[in-house]
Amino acid sequence: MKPDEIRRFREVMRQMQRNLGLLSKSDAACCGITVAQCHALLEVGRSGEITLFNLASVLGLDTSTLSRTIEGMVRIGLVERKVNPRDRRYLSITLTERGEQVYVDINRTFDQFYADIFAVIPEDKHAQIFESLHLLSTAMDSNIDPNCREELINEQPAK
Amino acid sequence: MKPDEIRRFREVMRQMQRNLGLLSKSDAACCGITVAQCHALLEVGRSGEITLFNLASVLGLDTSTLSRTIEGMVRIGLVERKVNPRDRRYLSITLTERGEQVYVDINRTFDQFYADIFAVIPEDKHAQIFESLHLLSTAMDSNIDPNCREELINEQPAK
DNA sequence: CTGATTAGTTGTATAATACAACTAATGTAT
DNA sequence: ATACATTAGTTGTATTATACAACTAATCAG
Repeated sequence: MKPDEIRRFREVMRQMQRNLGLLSKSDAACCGITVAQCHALLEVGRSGEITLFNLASVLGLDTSTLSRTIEGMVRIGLVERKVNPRDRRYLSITLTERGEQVYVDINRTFDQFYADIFAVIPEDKHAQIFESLHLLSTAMDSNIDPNCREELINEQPAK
Repeated sequence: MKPDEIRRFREVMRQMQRNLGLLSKSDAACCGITVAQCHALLEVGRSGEITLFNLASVLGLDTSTLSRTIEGMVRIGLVERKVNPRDRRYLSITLTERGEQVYVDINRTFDQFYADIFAVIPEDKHAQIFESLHLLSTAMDSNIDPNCREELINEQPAK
């Protein structure tokens, strides 16, 4: 791996990250919900039923953040939130009928997005791309750990 | 591309997007700056000199957002902001010495991150991954509303 | 010269987020 | 079984990131 290859690769990843952000944003906007709600919705839909704590874990967010996101979704009628009678600490979060509708809709849009993308890529590359992303994603998962060196900047006297 | 393949692919992309977000965050935190500052810093460093307007275009952000981000960076001594005497509407944004230091440092960290990732991937897959990501990124670019990109950038020496 | 365009700033609003302090429920150990 | 610990979730508070609209100042075009 040569340095300039890494740089080019970083550039591609950065661009892709930006594109993925735009995708979420426009998809959510299309359905009249926020990006955070969109992500939560997809996860609740996928699980069928999930606790707030688990949802926060899956999304990598604090429970306080999720609590408020879900509050908003309850208010606009996307999900239902009820206490689990077996252990009254847990919430059971599920999609309402309307939530289900939006879920299906967003899923369709995302699927279409990727279908469109692969439509403009030669078919004989598809398997390779699939494998590559899988390798990359797996490698990343095992490499993410925030070990900091806290030296560089703290507070610079404003000139 | 079969529906369930697309779903799995989406899942991988989502995970990667999350990992990339974490990466930016921990890198920025390590250097005592915010994520927005980190991205701006990388872009200013890459260009050497850039106007606020062009920087906003490259990053896909509103100039008001960038104006405040740069304000913060000036305050902590990362960049310098001076009026272009040839056209006094333009700012010329450049790295300070300290900004240069942090720029080099962040670049090193990002490079290392990707080097580490590729280190755990069989070498004979590297070229394939490069090609795949390139294909994917290009396909995405042409599928995303090409609202804010290259055509707005007129005058900067690179690197 | 006047009106239009352009770069940047400021006012305001909102989304997304974390951390800390809290409540309520449940588990555990003496 | 009582007291302490742990867990799920909420609320208070603060910060970051962001956009849009209204504005100023500079420059361009007719």
